[in-house]
Amino acid sequence: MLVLQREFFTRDDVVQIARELLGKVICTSFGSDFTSGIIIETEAYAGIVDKASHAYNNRRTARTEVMYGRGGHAYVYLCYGIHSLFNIVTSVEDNPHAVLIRGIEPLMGPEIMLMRSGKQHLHSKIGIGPGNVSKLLGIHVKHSGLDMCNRDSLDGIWVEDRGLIVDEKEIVVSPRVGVDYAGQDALLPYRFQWKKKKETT
DNA sequence: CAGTGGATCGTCT
DNA sequence: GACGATCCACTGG
Repeated sequence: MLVLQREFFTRDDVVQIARELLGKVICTSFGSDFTSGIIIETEAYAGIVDKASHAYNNRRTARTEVMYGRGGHAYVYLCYGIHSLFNIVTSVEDNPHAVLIRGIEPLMGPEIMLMRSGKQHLHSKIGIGPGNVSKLLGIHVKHSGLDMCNRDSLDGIWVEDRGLIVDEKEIVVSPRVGVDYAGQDALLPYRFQWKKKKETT
């Protein structure tokens, strides 16, 4: 098992990183609560030239400031007043790229996830949707700015490579969700989903 | 099933 | 003062 290091996130190609994050394992440790899940859906947000990005046109505010930092930090923001959406900042300082984590398959800490979600069972779609991802993993806007490569507080968020193999043919590429305002950029193929083939037994 | 609308609040204009 | 990188319950067919 290998915790993804800074070098993974500071690369320049955010679309490639979004693709490579499929099959990796996102882990959180808050207090005594440890949970993790396999990343099965991501979206790339390609910085100041991407109309769908919060950092489009080099817009720099208190909220988006963490995206301008080094890759490997968490960018979490509030959406629709309800949902904390979790992104991983990529690329180098002053190049505000990010990958939105849109779906996980629960791995560790199922009881904790049930508590957080208020659900009775971990049905198959429980981890689909960026709002649900944060809910299951316990990620909150207050965690925005956390370093995912060097723990800088008791709270921890990191990504592990557990050697899961994602076949290229199992990756579904499509336009991003909910970014109609982005004009032509809404059509970019920046959404990646890992759809495992059924075992042929 | 598909379609619709309410929840709810930080952020930016 | 408007609105969103969403979710879910509820409706009707």
